[in-house]
Amino acid sequence: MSQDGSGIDLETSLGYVLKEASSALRTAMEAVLRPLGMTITHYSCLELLAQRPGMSNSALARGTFVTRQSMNVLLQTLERDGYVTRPTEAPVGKVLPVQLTSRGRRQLETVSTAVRSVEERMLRGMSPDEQKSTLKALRGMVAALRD
Amino acid sequence: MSQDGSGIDLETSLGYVLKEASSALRTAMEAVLRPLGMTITHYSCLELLAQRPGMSNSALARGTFVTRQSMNVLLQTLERDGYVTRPTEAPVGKVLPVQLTSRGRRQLETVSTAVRSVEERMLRGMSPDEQKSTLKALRGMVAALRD
DNA sequence: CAAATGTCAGACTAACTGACATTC
DNA sequence: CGAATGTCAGTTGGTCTGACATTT
Repeated sequence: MSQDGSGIDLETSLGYVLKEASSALRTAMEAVLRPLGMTITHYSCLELLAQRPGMSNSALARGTFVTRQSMNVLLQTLERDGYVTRPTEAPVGKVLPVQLTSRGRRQLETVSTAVRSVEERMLRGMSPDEQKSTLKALRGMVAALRD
Repeated sequence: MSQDGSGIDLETSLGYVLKEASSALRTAMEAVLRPLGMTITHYSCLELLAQRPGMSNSALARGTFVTRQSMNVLLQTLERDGYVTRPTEAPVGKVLPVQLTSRGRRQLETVSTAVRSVEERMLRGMSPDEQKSTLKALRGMVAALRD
């Protein structure tokens, strides 16, 4: 596992397993997204827009847990790349509803496939039962940490 | 859950659960570490040193999956804060063995407790069986993603 | 020499905070 | 008015690559 022949039993340290799992996941996802020119936040944003077309910048920011300023920058790059569109004028108030373009939908398709490959790698070597409990565990974790 | 009353069933998208789990974990850990003036990489570094005193900069870099340049910067701050020490001259070759100070050990203790609190929050509301399978799942994930 | 190490320097990226105008 | 929104601007923090000297 490690080049210098460690074989440390850090697996016994529960907190450490947490950290490892989190960064292994993140690293793996970043690795498959980078060649597609996207970050995890890009992906989150496209996914949210697919589920709820017309979300505003601020709403997307809340949904992906970044500031509205950061989301604004992100939307500008997505717009530049032709993945989303925003009206030049607000139909009502200041809110500019964001829409996926067909190019954006195709990109999301591609990106989702890439993310799914990470999932497959993660689940490979587990029995169907183990897979089921892993996914259940992930959902439980997310729910428990979101309070 | 969300301020604008979404209640999106993104849980159905498997890839999205992955992303959520990863960032929820990371965010939660960062949140408890920040008040202690530490990042996740700081924590990893201290933990590694506790398990294997005298590791070199380059070895620590490999163990935490960053470059040796990045680890060097990190060690400088840990040294400035009195958590680790390095000899001014290499006892052999260029390798400077890093050691936790007693202050460093105390800090690790504090930090570990904080990380454990995240774990408790994550597992709260699960049955002992579910907890067991969650931790097993995490270990399986890490192992599967590290190829 | 080839490989590994420590370290300085510069660059980049993705997020942040601050500030302001606009709209309901 | 107060709250939310969009956006411009500047800043920070963590990491990276490049380069060089040192040592086995």
